[in-house]
Amino acid sequence: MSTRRPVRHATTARRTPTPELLGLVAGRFRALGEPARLGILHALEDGPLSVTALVARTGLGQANLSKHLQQLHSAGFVSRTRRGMFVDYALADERVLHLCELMCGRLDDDLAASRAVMAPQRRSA
Amino acid sequence: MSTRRPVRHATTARRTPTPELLGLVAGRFRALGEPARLGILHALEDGPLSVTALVARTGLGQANLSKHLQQLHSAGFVSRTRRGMFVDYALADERVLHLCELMCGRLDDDLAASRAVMAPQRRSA
DNA sequence: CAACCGTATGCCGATATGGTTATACCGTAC
DNA sequence: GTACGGTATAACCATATCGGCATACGGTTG
Repeated sequence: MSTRRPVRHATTARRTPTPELLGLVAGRFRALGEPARLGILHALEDGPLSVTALVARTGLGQANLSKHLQQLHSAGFVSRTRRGMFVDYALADERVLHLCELMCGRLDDDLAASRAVMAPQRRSA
Repeated sequence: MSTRRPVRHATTARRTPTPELLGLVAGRFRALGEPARLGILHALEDGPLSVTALVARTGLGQANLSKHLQQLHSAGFVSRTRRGMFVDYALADERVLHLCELMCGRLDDDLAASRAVMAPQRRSA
């Protein structure tokens, strides 16, 4: 259960990553590089939801949503479980949230920095 | 200078991120969602490099590389510094490496998992 | 069985993106 | 000043992606 894990992994050696590995990693990042998909992940933070529930929660069209879910699933960010006629999607694990938090941290810093540049001597506005 | 920082930030509140925020975060992830750009970041791990040096290091075309660098710079992942006729690019900070490490960790786990599914009872092949 | 509901998929148009070529920009050196 | 090297930008093409519509698939209910 520990989220404490070594940062260096077996197939992820430090030396010159192969083009295939770069492609795989890039594909993962690209799966997160879409506002709609980030919104889906956010909606799933509170627990699993069916496609219909996600339609209501995110405002996306059903077909569109289904395709985004497919991509998130292929990238390993969400799991799918049949429940009767429904299909529940859930966050595969919490690491994706960690990724988003890190990215948001960067964003905050940059926004603060650009704010400081835009108005170096003003108070807040 | 500390890389130790709280995970929750001012403008990154937990409640229903605005579409603008989702777009900003997605843009950051998308900047990493390209093998060529990941290769550039990897090349910069050992220190700053000029565009010409990066051309040699990555094998990308000069114009193409310049555009990728522009995107990485806009996303805040690299810094640019003029040095005579050259322009040196460098990793803006180490957090981007942390992001890649996290993503590679996920990837490793998933590859191991799929390997286990493909050959549940075989030794290694 | 048929009817129905939830989900996935195929097709389409609009738009975005990556890569190449040619060229403009900006320093430096002569 | 001109000539030249390094970098950025513009124009272009090919391809990928998103979103919507229609429809097919799968499971449930009667």
